[in-house]
Amino acid sequence: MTPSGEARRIHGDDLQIMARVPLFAGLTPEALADIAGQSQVSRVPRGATLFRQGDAAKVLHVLLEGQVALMAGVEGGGEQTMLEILDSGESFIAAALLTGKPYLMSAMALAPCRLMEIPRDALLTRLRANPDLALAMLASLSRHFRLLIQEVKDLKLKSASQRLALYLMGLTQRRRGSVTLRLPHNKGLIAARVGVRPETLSRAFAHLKGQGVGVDGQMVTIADLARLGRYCHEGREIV
Amino acid sequence: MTPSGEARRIHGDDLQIMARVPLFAGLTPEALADIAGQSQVSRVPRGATLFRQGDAAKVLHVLLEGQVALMAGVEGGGEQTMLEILDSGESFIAAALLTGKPYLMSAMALAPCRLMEIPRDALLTRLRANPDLALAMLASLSRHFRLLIQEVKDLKLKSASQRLALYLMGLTQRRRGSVTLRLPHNKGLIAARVGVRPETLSRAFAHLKGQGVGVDGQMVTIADLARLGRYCHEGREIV
DNA sequence: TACTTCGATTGACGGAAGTCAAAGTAAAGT
DNA sequence: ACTTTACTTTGACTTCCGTCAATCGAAGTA
Repeated sequence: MTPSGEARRIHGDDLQIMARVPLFAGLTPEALADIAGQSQVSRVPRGATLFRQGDAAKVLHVLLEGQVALMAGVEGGGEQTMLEILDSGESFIAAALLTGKPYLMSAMALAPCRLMEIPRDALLTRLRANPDLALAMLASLSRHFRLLIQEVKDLKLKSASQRLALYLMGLTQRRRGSVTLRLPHNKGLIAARVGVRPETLSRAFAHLKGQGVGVDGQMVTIADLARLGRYCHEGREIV
Repeated sequence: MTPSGEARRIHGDDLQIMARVPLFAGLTPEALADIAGQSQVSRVPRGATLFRQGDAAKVLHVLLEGQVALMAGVEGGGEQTMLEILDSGESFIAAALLTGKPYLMSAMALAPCRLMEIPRDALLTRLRANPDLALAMLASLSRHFRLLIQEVKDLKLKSASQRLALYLMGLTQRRRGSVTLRLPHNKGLIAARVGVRPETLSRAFAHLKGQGVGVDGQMVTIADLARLGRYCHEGREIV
């Protein structure tokens, strides 16, 4: 803890968080402080929109605290899908920033959030100067890329119930035995995440009863994780 | 043309191609030659598999000549989707290479190909040493990332006919008036690309007749590109 | 307690796309 | 030319999921 006033102390905590963000992994404390010095920290309430699909990307957001959903939809209509949920300590995806093109998604705060905003120019300058940062960003982008590839594959090749099962398995580290876990969102959001309507989610949960999945409100019990994992990777025919 | 033997002349041509690959955009001729010097050039016949989903990524492929499909499927079964088609002068996606994890897709040569293979270590070394290369790779990855985002959105929000229309519009630069174009693949491959079965593709083509799209073998005529574009962006209800 | 509201579930129905099977067509080999 | 093969289309049927509507329950409010 630095011998300083309130504003700096908060900044010190933020550096702690930054250091754990994969995007900044391996950076020296000086490099972290340098970037932080160029950035602003802002707070937004639950439900706020950080940016909208079509906006120009001017800053890279880093989620210090809170939770954000990345949504996309057809321009006119209300039809929307959720593409990703970001949690504390994750950076937003820099693709729009790096291509200089408008966002393809909108970002909505699912909880009160504290965000670091790194200006585009500052980031690009430091990417050029600091190979470690560039490599870390390549790694981060690659990781998200692979998540997205997996998402496309799942959308094309798996049923709604299988995608739900995959989502549930993603909520725990364990791969065997049984678990009880709490759903991190209401079911409407989970439905959007899985890529189905809320009604279909209900039916998918009912369907998964046959695979040892029980639901009671927010609580979900999985009797046999290994079995559910097998179910996820079955071809479509064997339901 | 350099005053040299056969092997070197081919290499000189390859440098020309490399210079046009987006991934290497802006690199100095020296940097290009440096990378080329570390790499091998290989040829594969049509139908060959370059790597399989699950393989470890040891080299970055750059497609000097030919065409490659990136496919993914469920492990056991034969169900497959195509995620992307790469053409001459495009680099493969470095995500697997950079994360050090196995490929999520398989690569199949759709035509006889000539490929440059850049070893992983050589690439990583140069990424660290050359910020321009790192930035170019970030840009390339970002571009592919955004294509993929768009793909997820289309899969979730558009009908099969709309996705086919989008695919057709992607085959031409023009956005208005009428065009006649030749399909670059057989319809089975196009079906996989659009994300439907061949039977459904036939029906989607039949459906698009109502939007001024005519098909005769490999030749497709679009009477009014602007109209087809509007059709692509309609909400689902207005079909 | 009663009332409203929102989220979640259930049922009935329809439509889009997959599946299976067959026929038609084009391309390639002999 | 004829056969063989692969590709494409068409038809009948099924399945999954979305839509619409009604119901139910929980949380908050008057």
